Amino acid sequence: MRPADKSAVRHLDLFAGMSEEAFEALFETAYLQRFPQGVQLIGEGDPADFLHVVLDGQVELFATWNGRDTAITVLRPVSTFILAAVLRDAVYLMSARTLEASRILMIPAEKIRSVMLEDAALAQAMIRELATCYRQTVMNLKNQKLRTSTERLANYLLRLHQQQQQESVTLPFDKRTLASLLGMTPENLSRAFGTLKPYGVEVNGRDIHLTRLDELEGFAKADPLIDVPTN
Amino acid sequence: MRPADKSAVRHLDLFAGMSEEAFEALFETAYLQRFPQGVQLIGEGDPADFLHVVLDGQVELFATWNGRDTAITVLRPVSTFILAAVLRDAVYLMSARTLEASRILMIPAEKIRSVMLEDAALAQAMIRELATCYRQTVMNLKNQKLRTSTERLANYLLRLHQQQQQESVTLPFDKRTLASLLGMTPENLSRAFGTLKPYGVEVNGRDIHLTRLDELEGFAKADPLIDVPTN
DNA sequence: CGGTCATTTGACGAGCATCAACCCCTGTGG
DNA sequence: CCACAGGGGTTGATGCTCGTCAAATGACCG
Repeated sequence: MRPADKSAVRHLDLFAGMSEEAFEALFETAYLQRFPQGVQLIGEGDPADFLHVVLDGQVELFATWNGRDTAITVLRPVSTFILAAVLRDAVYLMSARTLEASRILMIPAEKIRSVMLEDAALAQAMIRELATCYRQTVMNLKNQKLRTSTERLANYLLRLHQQQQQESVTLPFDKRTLASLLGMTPENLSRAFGTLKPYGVEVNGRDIHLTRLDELEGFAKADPLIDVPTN
Repeated sequence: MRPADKSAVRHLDLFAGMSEEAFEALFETAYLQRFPQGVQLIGEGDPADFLHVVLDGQVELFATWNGRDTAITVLRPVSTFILAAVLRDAVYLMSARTLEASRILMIPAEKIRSVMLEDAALAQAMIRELATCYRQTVMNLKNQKLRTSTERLANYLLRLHQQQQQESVTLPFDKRTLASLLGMTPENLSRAFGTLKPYGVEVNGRDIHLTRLDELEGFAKADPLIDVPTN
């Protein structure tokens, strides 16, 4: 690992509070690796050998059952993934693949668990991270159970708009992935965009113009207890 | 709090490893309270003032949006609820109500946060608890996104059977609540039971006979990465 | 016996998936 | 330079899944 990378990692929320010794112990066995687009990093059911941290790029977490699959979330820098499996020394509940070329930091699971017992600051950071992931998943579940697919799309677009702070928002990945994330088929996503046209949603490939924001907001009924602030 | 109760609480996974002083500090301000059936304990959006622990009875966590509501999970003794909100000093994402008369232990959130900083064993127990809740919610989400309602019902019945270890299983709450938990309407639940009749599911009020277990299993396609072991 | 409530049943329509065809853009190879 | 193949996206036709509304049934309780 290059010094610049190491310094960046050192200042991540998750590791910033650690003692120097604990940090060194954790990182003498860590890998920093580049992956091209479309690589599967981990698979559902595999034992959790490494804690992964996305430093650059985009990673999709997805799950499979009976031939179907669905995206659970998409991670952007800087986020860890599947901390819970690492901490519980269990198997992964989700698979991960890169959506674009990415740099991933990999820390041996065993090392995480042992250092966490020694370093209280790391333990506290883990608690914060876990609690955040947990809450986001609850919001995700509420989104799925309480809203129709078109309502989910409308709220997704509004969140995107809030982050990007422009009149024209750009989808961060292809519509296929977006459909899966929102829990619908690509065909249905197309039609949902059509349904939102009267609310000022104009689609141009990945660029979406939101004229008439207020009307869209009226339709979407955004709720801070469902719509995740991050991502 | 009576001595017997205090001893029971002392031996919960969450508190068993704590030092005597830390435990005392935590409990000098805790309440143990009885609630009748049908009482709303906390509401979505309220600030998290107390960590709640179900010692007896049954508590439903549910969420609301735009006039609709849905059950997220049902807690049985002994479980905490909404630890994440307490730890993050945030608002609750879910509401809670008793499904039957219940005894609930309430610990001031501020106390939890401060003691957790001092007592490493408590911090570690929190990490385990949070990781478990997080993983259960991910499974819940996969269940919703990857399965039809009838598939969810079939798998639910098989899990009940596994826990109760009898030919005839008993639903732990009314069908209305079950329908909400499984993400469907009561009417639809009725029909789903009908659909499962050819697979040996015979309904008699809350008692369900599962003749032809193998056929039901063939339909359900249970998966340890979706079907939560507990509850 | 009458009332209330949970559950069931039927009829209907909305939401959504599936399959197939088509469009458009891009990259490839003759 | 053009023909062609491939992939992402859209559109249309069709039917299953599921929610909604209304009414009936049945069980329990006062």
